[in-house]
Amino acid sequence: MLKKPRNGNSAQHKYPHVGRTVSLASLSAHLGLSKASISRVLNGAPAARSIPQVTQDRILAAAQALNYRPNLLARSLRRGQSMTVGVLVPELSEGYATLVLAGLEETLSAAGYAMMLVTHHHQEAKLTDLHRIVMERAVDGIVAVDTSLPVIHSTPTVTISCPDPHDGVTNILLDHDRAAELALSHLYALGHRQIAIIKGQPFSSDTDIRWRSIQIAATRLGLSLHPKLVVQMKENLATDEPGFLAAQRLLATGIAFTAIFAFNDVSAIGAIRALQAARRQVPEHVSVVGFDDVTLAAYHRPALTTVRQPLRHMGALAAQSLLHSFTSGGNHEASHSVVVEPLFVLRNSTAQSPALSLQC
Amino acid sequence: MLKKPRNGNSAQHKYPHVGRTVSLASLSAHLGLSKASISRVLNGAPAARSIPQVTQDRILAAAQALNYRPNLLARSLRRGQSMTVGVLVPELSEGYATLVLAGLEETLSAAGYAMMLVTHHHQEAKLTDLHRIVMERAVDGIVAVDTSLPVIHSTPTVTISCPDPHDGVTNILLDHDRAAELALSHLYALGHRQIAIIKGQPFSSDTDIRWRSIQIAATRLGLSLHPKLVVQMKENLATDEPGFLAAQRLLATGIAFTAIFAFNDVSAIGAIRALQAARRQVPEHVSVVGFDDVTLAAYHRPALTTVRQPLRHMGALAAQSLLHSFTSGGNHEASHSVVVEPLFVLRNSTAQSPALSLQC
DNA sequence: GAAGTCTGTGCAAACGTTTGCCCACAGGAG
DNA sequence: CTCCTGTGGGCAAACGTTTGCACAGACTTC
Repeated sequence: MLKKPRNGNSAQHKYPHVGRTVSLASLSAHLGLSKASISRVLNGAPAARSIPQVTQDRILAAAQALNYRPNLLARSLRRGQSMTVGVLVPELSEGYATLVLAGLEETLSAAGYAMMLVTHHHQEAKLTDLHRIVMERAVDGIVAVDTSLPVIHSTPTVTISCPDPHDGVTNILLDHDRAAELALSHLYALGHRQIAIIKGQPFSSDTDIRWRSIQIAATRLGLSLHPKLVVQMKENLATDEPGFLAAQRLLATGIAFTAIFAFNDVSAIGAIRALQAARRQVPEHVSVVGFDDVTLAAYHRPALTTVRQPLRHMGALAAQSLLHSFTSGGNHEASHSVVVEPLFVLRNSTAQSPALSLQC
Repeated sequence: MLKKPRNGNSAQHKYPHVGRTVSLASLSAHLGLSKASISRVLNGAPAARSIPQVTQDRILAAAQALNYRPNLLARSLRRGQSMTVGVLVPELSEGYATLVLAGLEETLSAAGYAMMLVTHHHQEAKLTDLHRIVMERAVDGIVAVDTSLPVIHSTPTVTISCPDPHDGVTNILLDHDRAAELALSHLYALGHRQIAIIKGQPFSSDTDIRWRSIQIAATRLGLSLHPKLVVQMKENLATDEPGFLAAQRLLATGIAFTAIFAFNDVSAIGAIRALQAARRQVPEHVSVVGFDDVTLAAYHRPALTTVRQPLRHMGALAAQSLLHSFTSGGNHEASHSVVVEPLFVLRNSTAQSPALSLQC
């Protein structure tokens, strides 16, 4: 950011043209017109209609020639909107957040908005801190991804996969009931009856709702989930280690199971690693279903059978919703939910239950 | 962003406390002190020393009670610095950009800076456009990742993997000579003599320098690269398709080769897909070396032998360099380069040349 | 000829901070 | 008594825009 030298500053004539910000005032002096007229013309304000074309051309030419750039800080301050939205994200890891961001970015930048990005690593302290930072920067809106917000300010907000929806903020979320049903009924159809579940970490926003959906789907299928075959990941790591450890705990129970439904693709990969280390082949001995369908899933061997979450689309929807609330003047409708549908992706990490062939 | 209702607006007493921005003026009215004193105390300005402790406490308490938040737009406008850096990135895809961003974010946010993120998809028009947008937002600095900048403004800038370094901007880049040597000498030691090369797309900033380094390394090893076994990717896609197509072109030449050195991991994966489709096994028939060591590389089967680029670290270095140039007052030293070292990662996509065993 | 409507433009306030400078007063030194 | 040095704090300008209002002249309408 360039700063025009203070008046008393002698640097002014030492470097006559360096650091010279060209502002409306410069243009005004140069053209002999008022800042007001120039601003109006440059912004195509309605009041500029009464300014003759020749003058308008003169202004535009001068702006071009002097390479005038409006200072968006000043504009934002005056207009009361900054054309910027703050994006809160747990971390910049592979897959999840990245895809959502891509969807957000596309839609927002097409509408002329810029993104201010902050991460909080699921740490409560950082979260309130960063939320404050975003607020102070006077963003026009906030998108919180996979984050449970401590408190909602009056800034328009939309959340993605938020576990505890707040009043007046629209929440984009997956149809978890359908997702669980897709995964479990697939395993059921393959003859699996002893299915283990790897739950997400306590801090992950999808954990609870996904687990509820799994229970519902299991009940509908007449499938009983052995309590000891339901383990939860604890570690706050962006690697496959939590899944690896969870699967090890499953194996340590000594209870037989022929399939695992993992919380996400990365933990599914960790689980497969643990199974292979214990000499159980996937999918021959144990089937594994992942979640999300991040890029990794397709390239892993065995390629992961998984439930795709349309992350990019969810980002785009969030952006649209936010943009809509800008134009519609922030009508505080009650908490609104947008539900998106999952897609089942069949690959090679699932197969017929070995228990089934034994029965034959 | 909240806007205080205009004076003539009757909404003011309709909603007495909603939309009320608490500013220095509010505090001033509330405390009976001037905005100046309040500002000085709140900022711990040196001039605040002469203000008695009891008054200071009163001010701090009031700020707390009324939940005062400084408006960073106003502050930035006045101070001439926005505590924000703009980050230009080709796209938000898996791997490359994400890891760099993570490194940037960590260092910048620790120093109190926020990131403004924009993508340009390697499109020239968008690039100048977005560069302009970033400039207008009065960022204190710019980080351009894998981007060839059309023109440098006076804003402090640091580039990561920039092909054409500009004066006065420090460029963080990989030691490509070393990287090429690591990969090629590994293949050479395994007995490979007919090595095919998949070059990067023309728009990718590392393409040329990497290719030069490969030639140097090949010469040093006494290895001759068959011109027809050097193909270049063209497609602007974030998938493995460009690598797939490139490998198909290699196969179509009919010229024998026992190894491929790919431009990056994703294209290596695409190449492996093409080889397998043509009934050539990896690594038994053909060895493949990737580049970057994105997360994908470790999970792919066969796991990729690759050259790791310390992307996260490069991001952190860029941030540090930028922060340094802020404090040291932007001394325009000549174009400065920071070179980081690659790390060879041996996995399962490379093996002894089949030509070698034939010779035995 | 008076009244109204355009046309073309400028003044100045406002957005919320920060900061250079000034002032008033109290107390001590000379 | 005068001079000087803190102490405690306020005034107002400045950052660069945007915009409500005013205004002067020209032209039309009655």
